[in-house]
Amino acid sequence: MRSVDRTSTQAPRGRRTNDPDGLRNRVLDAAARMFQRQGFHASAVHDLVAEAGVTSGALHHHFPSKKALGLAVLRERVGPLVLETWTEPLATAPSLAEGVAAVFRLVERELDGADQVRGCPLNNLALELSLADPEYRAEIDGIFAAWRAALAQALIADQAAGRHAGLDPEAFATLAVAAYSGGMAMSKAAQSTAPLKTCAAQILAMLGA
Amino acid sequence: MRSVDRTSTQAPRGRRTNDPDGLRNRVLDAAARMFQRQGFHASAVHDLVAEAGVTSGALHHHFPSKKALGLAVLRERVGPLVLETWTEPLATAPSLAEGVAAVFRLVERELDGADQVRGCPLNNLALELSLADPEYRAEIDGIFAAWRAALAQALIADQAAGRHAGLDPEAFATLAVAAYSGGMAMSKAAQSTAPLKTCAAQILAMLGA
Amino acid sequence: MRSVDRTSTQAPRGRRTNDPDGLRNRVLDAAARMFQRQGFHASAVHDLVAEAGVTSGALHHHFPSKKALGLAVLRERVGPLVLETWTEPLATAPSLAEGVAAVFRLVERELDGADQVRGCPLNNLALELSLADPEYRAEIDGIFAAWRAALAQALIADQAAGRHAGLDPEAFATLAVAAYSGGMAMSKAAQSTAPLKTCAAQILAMLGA
Amino acid sequence: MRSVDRTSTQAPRGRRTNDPDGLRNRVLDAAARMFQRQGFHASAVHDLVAEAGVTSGALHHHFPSKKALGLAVLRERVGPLVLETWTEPLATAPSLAEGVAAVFRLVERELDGADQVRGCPLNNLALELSLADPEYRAEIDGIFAAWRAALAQALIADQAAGRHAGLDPEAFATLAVAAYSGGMAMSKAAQSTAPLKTCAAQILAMLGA
DNA sequence: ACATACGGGACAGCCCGTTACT
DNA sequence: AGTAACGGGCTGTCCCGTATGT
Repeated sequence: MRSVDRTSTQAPRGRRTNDPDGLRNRVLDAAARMFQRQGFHASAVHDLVAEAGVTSGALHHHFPSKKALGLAVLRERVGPLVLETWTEPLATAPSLAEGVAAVFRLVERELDGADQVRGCPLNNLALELSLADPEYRAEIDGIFAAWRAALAQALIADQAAGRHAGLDPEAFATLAVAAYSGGMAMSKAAQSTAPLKTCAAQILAMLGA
Repeated sequence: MRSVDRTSTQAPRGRRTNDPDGLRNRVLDAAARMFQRQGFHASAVHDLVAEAGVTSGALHHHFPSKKALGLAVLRERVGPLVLETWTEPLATAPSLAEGVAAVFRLVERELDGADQVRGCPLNNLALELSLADPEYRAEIDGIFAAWRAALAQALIADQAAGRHAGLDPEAFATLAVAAYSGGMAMSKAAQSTAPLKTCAAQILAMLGA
Repeated sequence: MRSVDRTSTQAPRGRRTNDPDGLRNRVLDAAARMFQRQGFHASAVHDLVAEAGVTSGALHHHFPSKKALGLAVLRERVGPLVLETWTEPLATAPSLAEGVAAVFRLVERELDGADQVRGCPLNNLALELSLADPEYRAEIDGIFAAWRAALAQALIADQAAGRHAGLDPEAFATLAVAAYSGGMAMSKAAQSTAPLKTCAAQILAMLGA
Repeated sequence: MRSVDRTSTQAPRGRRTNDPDGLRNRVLDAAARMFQRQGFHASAVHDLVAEAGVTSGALHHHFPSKKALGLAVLRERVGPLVLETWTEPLATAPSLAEGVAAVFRLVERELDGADQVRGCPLNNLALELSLADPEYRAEIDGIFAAWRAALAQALIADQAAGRHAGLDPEAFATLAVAAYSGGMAMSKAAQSTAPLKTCAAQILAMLGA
């Protein structure tokens, strides 16, 4: 999965602009960015408010609690990001190997262009929140499952075309996601893209690339 | 790496027990446990104090700041745990495959015996603290490096004995650590040992087991 | 005085119902109920809105501020309740003793039928708001005065008929109101009707009943 | 019961004075004063901190929550005040009538000397908190019960000496407390000592004074 | 070495009220 | 008349760290 950062709407200069969706999106974007970089608990709502350019009253109107905001980030930013980055490209790629290679190329290009390795937005939240609340855990587990399913599905399609007969789809998918997540964690700790690139190469090697 | 939990010295009932090392160890054990489960920022010093059965004054006598405590946990608990769990077993195992298999068996047994999947203590802290402070990052990166080195070293020894000629030691080590960390993260999110076990089996399969 | 609770108009399900009086009454009923039970400051406008089944905008359309709502509750709910419960029955009763006895019977029946002793609506607001604002104080004092006047007037009428010559009307009225208010306060604290009933019996005993 | 105000220790000028009891007492005094005047919910912890001359950290050390502070005020200020004002004087007075008269004289003198009628500290809290939490209610009910018991006990002693044979101790005590509480409430609303004085005179009249 | 009291500030959440809009 | 979005500021609570005392 790539970064959660997107070109977010700027906070308008006017005093009062009834634009609920715009405001809500600005908050979600800012929250996703901060949660990925610093983690959930290290991101103060106060700073979030400043970064998103909204007032605390407006934020509370859309997200009654920080937990609600966290869940919304998972549901409306992190989850969709997996779809965009993995599910769709893999579904349209001519083969699993080419699809995975394309995803990794995209991820690596983004990583090289960034000034910092901020880690995988899902994994960052997963480790911090999975045991904090069952609602978080369910959401996170669902996203991981969808991610694995995208890979497994692509492998099954490949196998229907006679490729990779010896691989177990679910097992391969699990390993690939784990290698990505773990490789990104090491890259964050090393502040170097090398570990992730190494993992990517190994996964591609399993597909004979 | 296994869990950071160990049979910690019980807090004595007496009011004032001049036992600096015991107290220090109780604090480190409690901190390692809570950091692994809930993360660093979600663990309040006040709760640590309660869990360790010490007073806040005593804690601050041994660890002047929460950051110092975090570094001490990495240096005196998480780092040594990698040595115990990976470096030593791999160094004495007859082959890499057997060594890795033994480590995974041990880890899986611990996991099956626990009531909860709490994740990898290193990975949990890595994602939360790597970007918070360079000192943290250096410590975490060092532990990851030692972990990879243990695996790479064992593979090199294997290759000297004529096995696994086609594997790149550093690349394999990186993938193995990533698969373990990522698999454990998914297991934490799923609260099921399955994802980690799948990753373990895949890594062992690469070694022809 | 009895309870402020009355069969209030149900909130209609429709989205937009131009029914200014109905809406206003629903708000006043809900506010009177909550103020009596929890007090003024413990009743958040947000909760009032929920209990009355209106929107915050609608509430503020009818009552520009919470203070205005408080005054309206005093003027349009608490004050009239004293009239209904005390002034009118006493004015039409054949004698003071019979009038007071009838009022107390009514009050006790309502109390026995309720699931909770919520206290005297006037006294509850009096202690919380008398010193908060002169407007409140004036309103509250006026209601107390009207209440005492109803009793004093009835005693004077009785004396004109040759009864209770030895009683001072104003003093008796003050004691009766105080006994009722204080007895209800104790009943609220005890969540038992006993203290109020005891006070009622004592007051009636003074009238030779 | 008189006022809850007492000559409280002044906040010392020094930076750090390990005087836990002094600090605790300053907070309790300030809280009792503010609760009596403005009520519980209208008294912000921030203002309390300012009035007591303590820091919010220190306050939180002694009273972890506002509720804990409220309970402590009831237990350590309001309750003892009933003992001081009623129980002890009545126990040592030569007769109930003289005891009650003395208490009322004292109360009236204090009231005349004050710039404001702030109400009965117990009643003020009773109406606001009785239904807010069972712990509050139990505490408040207990204080009311002790107050009534003091009066009933004194009447029983009087009856042993042959006086007031016709009065029911528990009923008289209830009426007296109710008359005091209700009279004080009216005095607060009227900002005049008259209602309370009238009630006091009536109660004394029942004792033949 | 250890315990308790305390400092100051930041935290998430909620308050009441208003403004833009239908 | 009535709705929903929004503004600021305040609430109670809790934070981590230090100073004082034993």
